[in-house]
Amino acid sequence: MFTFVTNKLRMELSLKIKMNEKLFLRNPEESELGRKIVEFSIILIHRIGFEAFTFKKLAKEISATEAGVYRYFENKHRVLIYIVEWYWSWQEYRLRIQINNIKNPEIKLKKAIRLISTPIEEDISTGHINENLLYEIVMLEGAKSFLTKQVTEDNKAKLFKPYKDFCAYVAKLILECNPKFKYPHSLSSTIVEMAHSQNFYAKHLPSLTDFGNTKEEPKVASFLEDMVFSTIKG
Amino acid sequence: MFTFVTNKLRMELSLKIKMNEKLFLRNPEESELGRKIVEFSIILIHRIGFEAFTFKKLAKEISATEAGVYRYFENKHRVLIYIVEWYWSWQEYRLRIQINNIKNPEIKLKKAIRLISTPIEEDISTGHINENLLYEIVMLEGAKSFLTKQVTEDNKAKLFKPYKDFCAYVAKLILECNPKFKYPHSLSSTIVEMAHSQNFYAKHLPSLTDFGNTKEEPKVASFLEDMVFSTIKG
DNA sequence: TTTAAATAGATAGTAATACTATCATAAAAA
DNA sequence: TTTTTATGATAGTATTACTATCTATTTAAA
Repeated sequence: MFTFVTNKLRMELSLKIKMNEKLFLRNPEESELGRKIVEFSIILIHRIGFEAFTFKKLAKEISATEAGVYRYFENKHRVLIYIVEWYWSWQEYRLRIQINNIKNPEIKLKKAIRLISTPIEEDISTGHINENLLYEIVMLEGAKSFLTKQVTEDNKAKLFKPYKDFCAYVAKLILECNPKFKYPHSLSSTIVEMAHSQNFYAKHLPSLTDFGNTKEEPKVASFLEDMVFSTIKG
Repeated sequence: MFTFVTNKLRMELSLKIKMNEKLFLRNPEESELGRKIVEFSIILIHRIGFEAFTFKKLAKEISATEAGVYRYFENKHRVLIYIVEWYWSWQEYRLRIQINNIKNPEIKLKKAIRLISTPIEEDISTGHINENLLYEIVMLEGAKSFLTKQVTEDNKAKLFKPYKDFCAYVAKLILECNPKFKYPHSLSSTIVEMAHSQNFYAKHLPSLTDFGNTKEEPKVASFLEDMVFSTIKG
């Protein structure tokens, strides 16, 4: 699922995430053009939004041809699923590292909540993928990957596996805290979705939240923590 | 905000909801063509999904011209906001009726949760609008009304007022139950969003929930109730 | 009652989108 | 060295997302 690749020139370790092959026509990780398509899809979707994003604009951005992009991805919706699901694989990987060696299930769950509800501010960049931009894309466009008429079909093709795996992992952490809790999966998907939604609201529809824009005010993580631990304790 | 109109022929009372004038170019409530546009937008979006929905297809469906539809709405995104916000006005109206005369704040909040998390099964139809289809549209397409790059602009034009008012009303009910609760708005938007999302997951991505498809199994409402009352009690 | 205004239909047209197809060339693998 | 594979270059099509114009009809005002 996760592999490490050493960059020969700079001797950095870079993370390689194996993506579902049904997501693409040609694996974008295996060529310069493919990597550029992913890299600049993220930049361009972040800049102009998914609706305005087209393969023609992307091709122009990377000095390639539209036909060239179509050789990698069937359509822009597949690109969206690709990058969003990459994000969830990456987050699961980060989470597993963070809670490695921790025994206390409550601390583990808290770390999980912090991880997904804290917008990425430091300049992280795994290879060609900019995770800072990716966080904002998941916030604004993430839900569009499954809110479609083809959701059942896409789900059968296992396109959402990383997202569902992430939620299942959090559900497991919830059950570790209280094995008798009745709704681990629903609570898990609630916090995973709300981590991003509440940050989106805070930024764009602040009256839907209790968070100000200043750094001192209560954070999404605190709200979700309170909610989760009250709920699982009953 | 809400007015009643008597249909002269059938002597039924039908609800008229006053919509923000910035949402349309010509008020669709004031003409036969306008009402047909709204009625069949709901039917068509429900049938083929918002992405595939076009004004040309809509015009064909109602034997009108594409140009005719453009005289009412700037674009299909405005139509989506129109019907989704109509839904929230309608739900606030239903909620106010349902909890009218009830004193106990917890019962009021429970009624609110039931209202939004129970898919509409009975054959309700206010005038030309089919609320059963509308519930499903809000579930699948609702979030797309604000998950755009223009969210700030649209919000300034008060296009999302009914949605925000509904959430504010639920937040008030939460505060009535516990005036000291720290996150009434975030909890409110969480349950309002999750009421629809969890029903969507149950239908299309069941592993994200703990609900089966059978009628006997636990319901979204029960999960949200447990979560809300645990949370506000701390 | 005449006149003017508003509404809708019919039709045409345009730029952009979302693709598919073909051919040539360069680079990499057999 | 031959063959495969990847990319570029170019063209073309149906659909989308509009805008514009002209006419017929209905409604409201003078």
